[in-house]
Amino acid sequence: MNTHYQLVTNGEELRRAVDDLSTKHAIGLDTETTDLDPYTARLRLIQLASPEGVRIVDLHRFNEDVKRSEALASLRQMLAAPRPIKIAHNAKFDAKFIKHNLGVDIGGVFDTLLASQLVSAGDIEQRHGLEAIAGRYLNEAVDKSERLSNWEFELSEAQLQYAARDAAVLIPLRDKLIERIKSLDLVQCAQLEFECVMPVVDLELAGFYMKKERWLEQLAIVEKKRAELANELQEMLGEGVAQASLFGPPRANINLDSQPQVTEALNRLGIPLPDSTRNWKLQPLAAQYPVVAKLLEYRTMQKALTSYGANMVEFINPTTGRLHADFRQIGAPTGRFACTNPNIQQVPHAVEYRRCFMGHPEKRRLVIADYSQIELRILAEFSGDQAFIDAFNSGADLHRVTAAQVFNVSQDQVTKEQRDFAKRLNFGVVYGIGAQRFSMMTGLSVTEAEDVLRRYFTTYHSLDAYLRESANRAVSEKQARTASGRLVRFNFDASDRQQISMTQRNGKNAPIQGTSADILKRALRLLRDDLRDTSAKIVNIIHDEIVVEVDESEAESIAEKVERAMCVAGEEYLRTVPVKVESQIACEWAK
DNA sequence: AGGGCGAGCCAC
DNA sequence: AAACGTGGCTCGCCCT
Repeated sequence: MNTHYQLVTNGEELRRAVDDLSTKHAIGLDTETTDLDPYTARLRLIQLASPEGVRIVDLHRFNEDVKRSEALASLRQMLAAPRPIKIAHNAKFDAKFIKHNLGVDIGGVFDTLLASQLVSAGDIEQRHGLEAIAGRYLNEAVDKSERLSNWEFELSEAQLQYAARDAAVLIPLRDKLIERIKSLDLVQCAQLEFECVMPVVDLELAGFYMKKERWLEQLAIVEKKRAELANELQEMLGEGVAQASLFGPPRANINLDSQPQVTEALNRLGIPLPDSTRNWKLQPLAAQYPVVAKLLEYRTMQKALTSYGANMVEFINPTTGRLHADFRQIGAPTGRFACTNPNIQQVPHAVEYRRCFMGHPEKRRLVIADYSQIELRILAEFSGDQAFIDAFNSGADLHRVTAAQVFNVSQDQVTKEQRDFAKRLNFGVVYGIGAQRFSMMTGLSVTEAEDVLRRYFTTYHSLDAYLRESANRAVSEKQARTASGRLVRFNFDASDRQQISMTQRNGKNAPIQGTSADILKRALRLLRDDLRDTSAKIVNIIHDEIVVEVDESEAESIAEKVERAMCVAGEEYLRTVPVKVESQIACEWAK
């Protein structure tokens, strides 16, 4: 099927196109670029679709045109305005290129990717490419074969057809998605997601500065340590092996990263192995067998080296010198973000790693703000449990209060061990923990663990009732909702008891985790206004934490703004429980 | 050679 | 009897 399009190659044509498009309620927006990174690739085409047809703006074709700057100004104005609504598939991508090349934010975003993900409600089986959802909602085939073609030079008719079609299909697609969003009662949640697109664009364009030299220094230390450990380990595992060489001690000469080979070597030494060589299973043996302790130490180094090693440096952008990670806005079914290339949501807490992440230039500071126990506060709100709510309202330390109840002592008698115990208990409950797992985690017998949980839920009685109801509803309704109305569906085999219990745990956890994601996204939206015209840039988000880079002179005032916006966002969803945000100003991302 | 998968481990 | 949720990354291993 052919799509009607007009190629826009000069300022006058662009001005006329923008005049016409500005009268529409919603337009399709797509871009074609020479590659994926806005800092190194070039923006070639901007396609703008109305129901009447598609305008393809070829930015390479009217560079010298005298009307160019005037026409581009009107294009910018239209893109920035809330109307017409700009419909794009993965709007983040197009908005990044447009912001970097034209210096303008996209106003009034409708993202068909996010909409489709919301409608599917976390079904990871579903595909959400434009091709897939056009097929699903419109019964139309969209040929993506030109997507990766060369957009540098003279464009073929097939390329222009493809470009036009991609933009045109967005208009009927939005109509179908709106129907589904309304019938599933997802309007508020969709709004939340769409308003989060530009903050994520800014986050990715800003990037996070990682001091390369410092990272490499740290790496060299770990590498040396790892090599030593590997050597010692080969010797220790090699005892009992026939001497391979006339010189030096016998060596195992095995791949230390291979489970089967390590298992075999440990067996040869007569060590009674558990059913796996997982660290936590080996841990109890470490005190008795030095070789096991050595193995665990080696693994720590190996992990540090491979997951947080030289590969990290490869991600530093040659143009900006910073890490521009890829944030997937709906990364998890619960609505949480996921992050890749690299995943800067999982940088180890150890100060050696965190201190490599800094403001840049080095006069800049980091404002590190995180929600205090946000998931437990959400649980308190949802359950309406008075003891839980009181603990938060009184400003008391919840883990201490819990410990006092569980161990039947007064709050000031609670020891550090008891508080840590209560902390693990509180967090376990959020995830729907059972006595079995809890006993394994704490070293208690199952009977003792059951007893502790019983006492816990006697103290927080409504919490028990709420969690049971959540679990049951997940099974009976096969879905759950977060505070923004986000839908999470559960697909499970009702004849499989393991799947049922998993659904029960998911039913307890998903609304809590998902509401936490709602709150963070709302905070990002609020911060977009509050940080405008300041030196502040959000450089990382980690589920309940926001890291902002800012000029030193503004650090204090920005820290206050960030705290306030995060609290306001939280309190939009939590009415009976106070929201607490803790922030600090630092040169490095270490606390 | 390269994809898929599970184990292991990092974050929240 | 009951195995705490969400991700990503890297590795070895197995398959085609």
